[in-house]
Amino acid sequence: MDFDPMKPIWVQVANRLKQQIVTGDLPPGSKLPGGRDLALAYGINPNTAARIYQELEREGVCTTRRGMGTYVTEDDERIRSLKESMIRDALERFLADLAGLGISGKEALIWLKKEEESNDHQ
Amino acid sequence: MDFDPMKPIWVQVANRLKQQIVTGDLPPGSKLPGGRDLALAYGINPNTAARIYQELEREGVCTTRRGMGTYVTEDDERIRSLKESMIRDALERFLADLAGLGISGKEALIWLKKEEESNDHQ
DNA sequence: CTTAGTGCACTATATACATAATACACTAAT
DNA sequence: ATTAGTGTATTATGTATATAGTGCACTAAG
Repeated sequence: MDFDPMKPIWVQVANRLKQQIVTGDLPPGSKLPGGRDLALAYGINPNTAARIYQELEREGVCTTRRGMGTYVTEDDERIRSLKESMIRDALERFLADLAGLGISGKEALIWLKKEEESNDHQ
Repeated sequence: MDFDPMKPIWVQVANRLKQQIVTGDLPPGSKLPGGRDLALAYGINPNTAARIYQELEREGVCTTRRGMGTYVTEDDERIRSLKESMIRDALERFLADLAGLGISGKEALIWLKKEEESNDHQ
């Protein structure tokens, strides 16, 4: 994973894990890698990895049991609402970016369709 | 302007100025505020303001003349291509966010409509 | 020449981030 | 009891960011 120097690593990895959770790639109740293993997997420091799990627990996405590890929550409703809010965030950020560039939502759809068409033609 | 604690202030203000340039709010050749004034306008430190203008000059968006100030480039083509790349960046970031959540642009529109409907029912 | 506005350079401080290294405590399995 | 795997805590170092304050040099205008 290549990191954006403009955002803390722990934020970026936490977002990646949340993505894997809401897509079902990391199912409810499944065990996450140990802190040291997560650090190895992402090429980061174990301290940073620990911070990531602390953040996921703070958000109610994971539960941590000392000596056992960190697990994805089994609360399906929580995961569903997390996915919804992540989609909403992406959408709002996109529209805010375009608004700052003086582009309306309607114009944004034109750009979006143009982009999808060019992808279809690949 | 409220700043995102996850990104450097100088990046955020530089982006805001670039937005104003590509929308014509800051026309080609126009004079930008002095470093100290920019700092006052955004509630930031003059050193940070200076760094912002250094970045804009590095990107070829502005030119700085010692003792006179910083001015928007008069190269219309440069401004046009900047706008295009900013739109493309916003679009690609949006689609990358959605891809990470396992959904296509088309599905995102469904979510958006669902969102709008639930807002209508409030 | 003097002045105001400006860019630029420098030192200093505080905070967050990320790293490194070490140690301790808990749990499950042997 | 021992072991491996785990979370947790601590101290330390280096870098980037942002702040604060000061001073100097250049430019245009009076």
